[in-house]
Amino acid sequence: MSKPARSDVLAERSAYEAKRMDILHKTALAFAEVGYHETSVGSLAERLGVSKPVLYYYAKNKDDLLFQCIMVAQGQLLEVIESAQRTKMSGLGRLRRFLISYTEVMCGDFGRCVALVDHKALNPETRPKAVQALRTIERAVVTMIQEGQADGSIAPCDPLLATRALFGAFNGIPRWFQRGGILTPRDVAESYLDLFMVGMGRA
Amino acid sequence: MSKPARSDVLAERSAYEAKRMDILHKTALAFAEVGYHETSVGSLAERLGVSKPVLYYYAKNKDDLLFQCIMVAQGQLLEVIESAQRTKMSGLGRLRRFLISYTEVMCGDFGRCVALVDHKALNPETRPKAVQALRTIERAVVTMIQEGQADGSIAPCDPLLATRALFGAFNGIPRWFQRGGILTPRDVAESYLDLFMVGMGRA
DNA sequence: TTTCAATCCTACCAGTGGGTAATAGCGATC
DNA sequence: GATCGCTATTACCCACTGGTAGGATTGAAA
Repeated sequence: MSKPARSDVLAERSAYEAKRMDILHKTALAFAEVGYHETSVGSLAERLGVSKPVLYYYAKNKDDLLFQCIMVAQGQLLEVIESAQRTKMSGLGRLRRFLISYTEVMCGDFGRCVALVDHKALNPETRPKAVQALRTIERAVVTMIQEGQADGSIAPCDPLLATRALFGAFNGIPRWFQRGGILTPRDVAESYLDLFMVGMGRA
Repeated sequence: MSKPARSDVLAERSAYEAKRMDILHKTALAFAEVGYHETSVGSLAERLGVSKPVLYYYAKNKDDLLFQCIMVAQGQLLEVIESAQRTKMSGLGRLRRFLISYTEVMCGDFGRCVALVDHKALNPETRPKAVQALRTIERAVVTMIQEGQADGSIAPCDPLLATRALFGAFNGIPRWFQRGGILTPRDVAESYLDLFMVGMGRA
């Protein structure tokens, strides 16, 4: 977690942090692509071109590797949330804006890691921290919907249920989305939003 | 898979089959609740009150245990599909009817097992069979939507994308749904359907 | 009663995978 | 040049888990 406890943070923190992020990045990719349980620490090290103890130098254990990936993703998501909250738009507008960025994050390597790896893999000790982190994101969306209902841009409905439906649908995207195809994450997000906002029924 | 190769199927098939289903049922529950990788065959046997080799008597290996659970769920889903297809309704009506039953199945023990366990756990040999089985379900929904668009009950949209959005949302339900609460699976499904069909946007 | 098949148990194995001890390079600082 | 702290390596350990061998039990058929 916080290995460097020295005073001159910048010099080595940048090197340490750079390598750490590099490791996490490739780790997230492996976990998302191959699977957490299907990726042994040994094979992961091999994949990264380093030895096994190096991973244990940057992470407490295998769980922690996953946990750190989740934390990186959560950092990205918090930025997205704040960016959406800062904009002066209707609740619906903010929700749209958020979900588009959310999709882009979740189609990235860290996001896919979060979406695709079962959180049950984490230790019963670290798991609460991870789920609470993601719960924060969820709460933000609930309030966005409530604000949208207050300003009339979103129809009356149970905000929590709607949030769960939205996250269910959007979290499913990384399960089939392929980068380099015809559609960008943004395209997918906008199509999904049209479905949710306009509705697909006609009779 | 097919242990009994005898002629008098009925007598022992019923006993064998009954015990097999009992084992599968409790296995699915354990996999869904505890997790596949988090459930060792030993602990599973203990949980069932039998010895380990008994499980290997009814299943080839651990994967096969999961695979058989998936097959049971698929059987239930195929019934639901056919039942929806038989009814004389609009495409939208059939879709509604299907998704409600789908939710009820997916909130059952076998359904939850399918929804919650990552399919990457299966051997690269058995996995294709499982994903193809579920792909069948998906295709049925795609055509339902197309038929709904043809008869005017469903708005024009990309049927495949809409199907994925729907399955994403509905497959997420078992992740938070708790039996014995205020809401029944049907309640949740109908709320979700309202969101999808009517739409939640107002401006 | 003998036999045979089905069912299930105790005891055990081998491989795997997470994790670690001991140590060697190596760059900056004194 | 000696020293110190960070980084990385080799080589190893051992708990656990999936899987199995071989035999006991049981119940029905012959």
